[in-house]
Amino acid sequence: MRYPAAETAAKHARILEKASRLFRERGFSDVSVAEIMQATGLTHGPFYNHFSSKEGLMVEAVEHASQEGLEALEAAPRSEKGKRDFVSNYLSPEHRDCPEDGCLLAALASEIAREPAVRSAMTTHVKAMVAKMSAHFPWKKGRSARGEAIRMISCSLGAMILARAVDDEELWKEILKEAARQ
Amino acid sequence: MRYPAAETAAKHARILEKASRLFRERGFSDVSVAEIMQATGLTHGPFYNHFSSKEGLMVEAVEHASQEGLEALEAAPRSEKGKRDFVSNYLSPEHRDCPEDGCLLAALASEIAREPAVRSAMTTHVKAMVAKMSAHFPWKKGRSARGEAIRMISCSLGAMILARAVDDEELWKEILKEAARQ
DNA sequence: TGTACATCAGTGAACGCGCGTTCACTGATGTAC
DNA sequence: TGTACATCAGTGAACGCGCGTTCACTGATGTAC
Repeated sequence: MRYPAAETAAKHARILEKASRLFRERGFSDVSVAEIMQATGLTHGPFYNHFSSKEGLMVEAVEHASQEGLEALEAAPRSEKGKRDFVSNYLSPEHRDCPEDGCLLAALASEIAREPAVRSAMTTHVKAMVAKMSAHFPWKKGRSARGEAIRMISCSLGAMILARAVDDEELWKEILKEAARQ
Repeated sequence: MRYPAAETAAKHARILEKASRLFRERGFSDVSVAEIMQATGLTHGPFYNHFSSKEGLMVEAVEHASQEGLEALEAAPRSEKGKRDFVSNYLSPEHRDCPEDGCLLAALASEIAREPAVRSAMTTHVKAMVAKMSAHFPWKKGRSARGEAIRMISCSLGAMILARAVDDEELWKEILKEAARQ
């Protein structure tokens, strides 16, 4: 049956929202199109009214999560304390335990690298993130702001992935704490 | 037909070797049991003579790669230069482009975190790696060696994952270079 | 040493299953007159 | 404003496919006598 035009756009956004969370929680390949559609309250058929393929959805989900990530950065105070809080929020136990609400790259790292279309969207995101972060926060004089931002992102991302790859609470808390110390 | 006893152990090792490389190259879920067995020159049937399940193979593959990684660390000179070379070897363009020969965690990060049995094997590996690395290389006085080792591992791991998530050569070379500078 | 038989790794067809994707059909909404 | 019809998002059965896993069978090797 035909639906009001406004609902279609809202549904598209809801599919993206649910997909983006499910993908981060369980990975691209372990979440089926049918499951995503069911989570938005539909059957799997009309998926192809919204997206050309599962890969197409993956790309849009990356762009969606990218937008969220950049907005979170914009919202952080442009100060030394703002920077420290941004990092320690990223390296929090809550972020470790809830990948579905957090950093897409930390949650889907290895799968992103293998899917060319997704990797292309991620490239755009990383470029934006490095550029915005190096302009947003204050950095030590004498070193390039880009270099400092890249090191901060690498260290935080690596620590989160390491912390999630480990099931010993004492160890993962140590990892998050030491990485935040930098 | 029955085969000489020595061949059985050799085949087990060869399956592990091939699986470990294929998993790093394309991920746990994108590599089938049949494909692994074909790569070792067998049909998929006898897989279950060697392993109880695909998950069992994944665990053994992690342990196999762990051993390799720890041996590489042991082989590094116990000096400041040895440490720098170890890191810059990890952060080399060759390592970025050949995940199948390299760090298992960088290649399979997100999938490892989601498979409890695999994560348990990885926990053992990370504990060993942190302990050996903090004892192996010289570290700045006044800071805990464990903390320094954890930061070095996090930063290198994060940079490699970031570099692989990006398809722009200039950008990923910048990421590897800046991460090595720390 | 020679023979008869048990062993068991390898073979390859088959299993049930869930996947991404397609498609004929439905029927409330929007539009033309 | 009222009526007739075209639109198109949603439905749900169906498709081909590849997966992990099982299993009856094969036959060279190892072993008992």
